[in-house]
Amino acid sequence: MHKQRSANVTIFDVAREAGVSYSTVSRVINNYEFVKPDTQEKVRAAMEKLGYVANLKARSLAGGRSQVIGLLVFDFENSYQIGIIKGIDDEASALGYDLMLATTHGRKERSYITQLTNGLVEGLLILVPRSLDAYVEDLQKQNFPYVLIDHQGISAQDNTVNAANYQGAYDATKYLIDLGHRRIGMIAGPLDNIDSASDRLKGYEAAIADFEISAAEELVCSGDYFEQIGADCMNNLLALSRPPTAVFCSSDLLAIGAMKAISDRNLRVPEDISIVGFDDVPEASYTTPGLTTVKQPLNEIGRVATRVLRDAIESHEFMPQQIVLTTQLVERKSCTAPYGSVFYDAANS
Amino acid sequence: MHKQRSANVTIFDVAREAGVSYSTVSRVINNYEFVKPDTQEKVRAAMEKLGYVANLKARSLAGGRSQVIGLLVFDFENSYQIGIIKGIDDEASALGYDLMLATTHGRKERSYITQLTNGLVEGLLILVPRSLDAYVEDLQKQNFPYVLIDHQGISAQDNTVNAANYQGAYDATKYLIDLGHRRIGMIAGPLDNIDSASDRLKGYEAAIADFEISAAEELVCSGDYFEQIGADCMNNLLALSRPPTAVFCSSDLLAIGAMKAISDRNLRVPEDISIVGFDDVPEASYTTPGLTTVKQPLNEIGRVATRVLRDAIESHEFMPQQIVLTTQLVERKSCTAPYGSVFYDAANS
DNA sequence: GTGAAAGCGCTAACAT
DNA sequence: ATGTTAGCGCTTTCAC
Repeated sequence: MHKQRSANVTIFDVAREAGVSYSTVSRVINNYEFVKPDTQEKVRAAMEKLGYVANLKARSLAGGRSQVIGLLVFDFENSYQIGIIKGIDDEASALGYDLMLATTHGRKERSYITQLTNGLVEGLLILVPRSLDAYVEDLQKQNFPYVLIDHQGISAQDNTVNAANYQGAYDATKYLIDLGHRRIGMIAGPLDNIDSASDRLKGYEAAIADFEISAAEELVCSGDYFEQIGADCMNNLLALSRPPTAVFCSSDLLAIGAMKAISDRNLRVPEDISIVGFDDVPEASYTTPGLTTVKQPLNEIGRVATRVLRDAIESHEFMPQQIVLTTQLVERKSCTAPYGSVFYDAANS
Repeated sequence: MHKQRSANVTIFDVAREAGVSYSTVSRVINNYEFVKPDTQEKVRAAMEKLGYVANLKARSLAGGRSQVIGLLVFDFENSYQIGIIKGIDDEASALGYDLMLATTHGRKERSYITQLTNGLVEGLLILVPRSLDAYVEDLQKQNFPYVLIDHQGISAQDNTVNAANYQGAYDATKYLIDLGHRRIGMIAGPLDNIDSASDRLKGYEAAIADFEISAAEELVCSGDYFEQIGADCMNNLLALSRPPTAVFCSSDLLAIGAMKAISDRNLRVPEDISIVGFDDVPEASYTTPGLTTVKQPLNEIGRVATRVLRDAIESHEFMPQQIVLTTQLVERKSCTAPYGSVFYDAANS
């Protein structure tokens, strides 16, 4: 059965114990400077003795700080998000903030967000890799602090932090070109509504153009970021009269799907087809062969975003920031020169 | 710069708009029964028109419900936790609760927990796979609703939800025995402080005993649940004068590490050594060969735990519950009969 | 049925 | 340097 919870000790109890008024107690809690050291001492002793712990709700209701930030995520399906969340969690904790986790769940987000911003939370980290909903405009109008992660934003007023999607894709493509590949496909991800995917495609296209490699529309395939699409796209590519000898995939999951499709056809990675992924999620090192991929600094993205949000919350002359973090090519075993590929002649004909 | 946030619309604004007192508004918000339908209508219209959203802090300060539950996790290192968290998130959302995410970060947990329980949160889900800290006793003394996930608890007062660790391990071991293995090793995980690990070991030992297989202390190796230990333990097992022909690993990560160690020695899974894991995290299907493993119903664990917590919070005649969810062996490609193994003769000598 | 009034625990002027 | 007072937005008696 539900028994009564023991009564909480309040600021008032502490005040009586210490023999001061409760506003004095509030002052020492908030490190107000002009409190006599003895008094502070007495108050702290009383707090210690009674096991006082502040009531956050009351505190922030009264106009103080709640020290909690909201983290809005779309879902937990994609493990690259986990890396970012971990970074956020670490940094928030280091900065003295708590985290309120909000998953969109496709519900009526707007009033839900309002609820959060309307009290519980001092700022919002938004990790929703798709087109932004109307609530972001609300936030902007209200000057409510927020930062967009893995999203370009809708205006220069937005705080954003992204990986260098364009450059990372460019580097990956150039890496394949340097290896000797001249016919390079791309499995491009969700081009319709996700910035990162189109930026990566642009990087690929730029490298293709810069090095005067033959481009072809048939070499680019798109869909979402997940494994199944990776396999489907790879099958399309393989069905071409001149299949590519290398494929750059816009995510690791896409790459994993592609590798499965290749091995299902009894072809080999990297001998017949070289594969490069994007993200460097943990799964990338479990594949056979290990996946060469463009590493996003997932953890760092989370940490930086959290710091930006903190600044937006706490600083009075804060200017919006758009931050881009560099990526890095991680070489594992999924790429090699094309000369031994069954597709090599066809590719060069 | 930091502009003023626009003022929130309060219950008071709604009252004026609707031409009623604000206590009436509160009544319709809380679905109090004796409010005239017309009045309700007027109030709802006003709320709609003004875009009113309740202020959770104020509401719960005043004695109402906050509808948020806390989720205490140790860290995000292990992806089996992600599956559980996802289940929690889904169910909480379905039940109308929000989630406050708290990572322990090894900080002074006790006062931190107090802070949560002391206001923000109506109940606590605890996913801390190690020895419980003193705060759990505090919770119990205070009759604060909580449920322990993946932990046996310290008394019959605890609510717990666990996978069938003992039975799952027994089944896995029996599966290996049925395949013909007679010398089966175990990489047992963190035996010192984690219930799940010792339960799995007991399941393994029971199967070994039931089928009168030769047991040997040298065949059991322990450490933590992670990949490196898996590799280290496997190397120890391989260095034995009579290595096992099959190894049951207490986690998938351990199994993945073990498989790496095996392939580093140019031995083959499953031909030379069969491997079974535990958890069925996503990584288990990315390995080559695919990992045969004991599937924990991760999602379901999270969902069930959330429902138990809800009951503990909302029901007045709630009795503590200890729930065990069944596991299931997922066959992939990492096991076979031992007869082709280089260790087969040695194992049977 | 509905309004008035008293807090919930705290912060932030305003006094002194 | 510290006490007094008025809320923050809401729920909940207690009246009428």
